[in-house]
Amino acid sequence: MATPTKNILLDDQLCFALYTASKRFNHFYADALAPFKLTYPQYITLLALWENSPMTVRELGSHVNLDSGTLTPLLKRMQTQGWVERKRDEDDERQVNISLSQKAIDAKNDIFAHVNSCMDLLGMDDKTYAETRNTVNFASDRIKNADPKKIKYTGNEV
Amino acid sequence: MATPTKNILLDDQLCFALYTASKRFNHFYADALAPFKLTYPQYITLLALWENSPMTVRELGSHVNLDSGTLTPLLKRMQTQGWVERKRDEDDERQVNISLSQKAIDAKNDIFAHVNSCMDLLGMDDKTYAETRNTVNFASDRIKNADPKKIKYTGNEV
DNA sequence: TTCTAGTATATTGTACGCAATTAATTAGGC
DNA sequence: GCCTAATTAATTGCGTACAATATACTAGAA
Repeated sequence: MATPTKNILLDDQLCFALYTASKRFNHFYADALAPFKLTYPQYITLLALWENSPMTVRELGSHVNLDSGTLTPLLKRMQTQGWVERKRDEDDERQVNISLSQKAIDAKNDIFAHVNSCMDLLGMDDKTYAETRNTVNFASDRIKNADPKKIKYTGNEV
Repeated sequence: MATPTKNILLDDQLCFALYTASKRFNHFYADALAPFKLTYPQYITLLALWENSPMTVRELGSHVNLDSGTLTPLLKRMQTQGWVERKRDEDDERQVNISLSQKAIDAKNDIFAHVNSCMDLLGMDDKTYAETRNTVNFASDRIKNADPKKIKYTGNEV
């Protein structure tokens, strides 16, 4: 008799817990950022730029973990809304420099204050919040370093 | 002088940790499920159906946390690939019953075996895995129950 | 200098994810 | 039985995500 295969239940899966939590946070931020007409990926793009502006699309992408296929249209929308400016580099015309607009610089404090108020609703103290984040990041590193392409599929063809 | 606003750094954010981990898991499963030509949302749909089939679109959506706007086209693709069958209910024609195809029933064991092999790459023992999942689910519940719409924005207009 | 390999961004195509709307159907009150 | 409210999917529109490809440009080798 063959070795019995370990069962997989949806609600036991770490991936599903992360997938669900991430979507819920997205929804949370959709409401929290509504006064500013920002989406969550747009917000983290601003977070990265508030820490360091200007950046090239590539540098920005390495911070938020998004490639040009996502960032190019996203940044164009943000440019239309007046959050960022896009300027092709004069020395190296392959690069596009993304910088904060005055509107984004001015709004930073109001956005931080409002988002912080919303975050208070979570009812997580700083220690719990940090521990949760560290736990997630620990798992995240493990996932990042695992490469399922190494596992050859030996079952029946589908 | 106004109260200084607490700073928000991208890499300190729990939301960003979850967002990143979720995307990495998506990539992980894209590779793990490649032999079966399944995407991650299609996989969790199968997981739900393996536990309970048939289900209406609504029931299925309540398990995987997706609405008809996502599920209808996803299920049509899965029907085309031969994973599921879609049949409008005879008693209540508003409902569509989704059931596993024979192919999906037959492939279950091979998929579980291969996914389990890939999961071993994470190098997380059962206890660590469960604790991590529980931590994520704890935060997930907090996020679910927080409603930022309750917080009135009092800053400057954007 | 000219060729070539490499780099940076943009584009294309496919698949989600979800709010809002529509269409079809059912069920409850009278 | 008839009207209305509620329910269930499907559709539409917009915004991600990302692999694969295309395009433009740079820099180094011969």
